[in-house]
Amino acid sequence: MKLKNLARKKKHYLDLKSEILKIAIESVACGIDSELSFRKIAKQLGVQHNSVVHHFKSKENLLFAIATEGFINFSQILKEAVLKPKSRKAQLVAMGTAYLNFALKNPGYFRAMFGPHLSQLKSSDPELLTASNLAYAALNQACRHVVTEALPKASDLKINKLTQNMVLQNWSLVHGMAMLFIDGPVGYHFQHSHRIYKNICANILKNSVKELYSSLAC
Amino acid sequence: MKLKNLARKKKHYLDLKSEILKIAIESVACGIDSELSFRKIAKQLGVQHNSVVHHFKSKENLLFAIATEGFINFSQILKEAVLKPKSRKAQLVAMGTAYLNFALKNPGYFRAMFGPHLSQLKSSDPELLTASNLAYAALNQACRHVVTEALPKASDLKINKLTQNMVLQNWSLVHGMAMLFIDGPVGYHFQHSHRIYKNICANILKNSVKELYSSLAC
DNA sequence: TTTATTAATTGTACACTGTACAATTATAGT
DNA sequence: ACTATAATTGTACAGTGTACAATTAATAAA
Repeated sequence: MKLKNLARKKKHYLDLKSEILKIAIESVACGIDSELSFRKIAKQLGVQHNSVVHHFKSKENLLFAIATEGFINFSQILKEAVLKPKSRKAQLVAMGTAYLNFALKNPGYFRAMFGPHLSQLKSSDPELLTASNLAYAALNQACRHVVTEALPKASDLKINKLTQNMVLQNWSLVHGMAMLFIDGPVGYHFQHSHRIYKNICANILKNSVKELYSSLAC
Repeated sequence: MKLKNLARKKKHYLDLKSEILKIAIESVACGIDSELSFRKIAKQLGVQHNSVVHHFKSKENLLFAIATEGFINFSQILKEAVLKPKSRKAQLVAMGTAYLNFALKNPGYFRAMFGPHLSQLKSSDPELLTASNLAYAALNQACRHVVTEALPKASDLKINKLTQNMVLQNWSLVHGMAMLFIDGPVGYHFQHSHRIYKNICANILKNSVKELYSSLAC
């Protein structure tokens, strides 16, 4: 009887919170129409709107929760992308293409993760912060591997600096490719399909990494 | 007397519309708190809120107007950046740094110009479209100059393709740098000031253009 | 088991928002 | 001067997020 009560409560609590998040993510992921609201979610779940407010105290927090979920998936994908290729360069390229693929496939997630004013407020949500750090760590590690492979005898300080530069360059390149296609006018100026766009970007990324690598050797 | 009436009307009409836009831009440009609303603008101007609605029929249109204004300034800056340097490569680099400078200096403009769902709807606002095309044309031309300088004998088709690739690479790189700093977690991971960040980015951009140029020669 | 505490849900209210439409006022052209 | 047109106002409506007390369900303690 106690177990039953416990189960019922657990069901209520967990289900509602996770179902709210689930709906919110679905509603946001589809893209275009991101006018998600507490009240609509509540209506969709057949509960009072205050109920959903209760679990995510503010709308900001709900967005943070979406972004956190996004970063967790994202970092997982980035880590997996590295597993197949053997060379460090190829790993970095694979990670970049995975980055782009994720963005094109989940523009809603991506906007929630990198949307305006998110980074400034991130420090107020430790879960989001750690999730975001997971993704960053993956990228940083991949770049560090490339650098240490190219310059095995370099000092830590030099490696750190070169790694940081490499992170910034690759991250910017891929992030820009993603953002310009998702929200930017690239889809208008280059009238490519996702597939073709991804191919073009993959080539650019590959060349960029290659040239960056060879410039390290100097 | 007629002139007076005309002046008075002109004053009313032009002043209100442009002052609304001015306030909206100021309100958005400062960044962080972009919760601009018709009613707040109206209160700030001492008019009824319906009055400001009248000039920009919907909030979307107001955002379009802001973005249009942004693209006009932006394209002007990009074009001016090209004037000083003599070499084609240096011109492209200068344009890239101007791009980044603009973004860091006017994050609000930048968000309005490249914000979510803007490109999909842009076709409904011809003014915004042409303003945006001005900026794109500037970047495209700079890249084309670099390509034709490197490969003077290439066919138009090849030049077009190479130009497009170059546009995409440079645009993505610079756009990513801008976005990651404005809204992304770069400000968190790399704790640099604007000045230092811009220096680092300038170096990356310079190297990227250089390498891209030398790879064209092959 | 009964009771007390705590968490989840509801009810109600408030201050906002954008949008719509009729009424009013000021301006422009004839 | 008169009329047609544009700018402004007044009022209303359906949403929104947030806040707080009231109510209900679930847990822990007696």
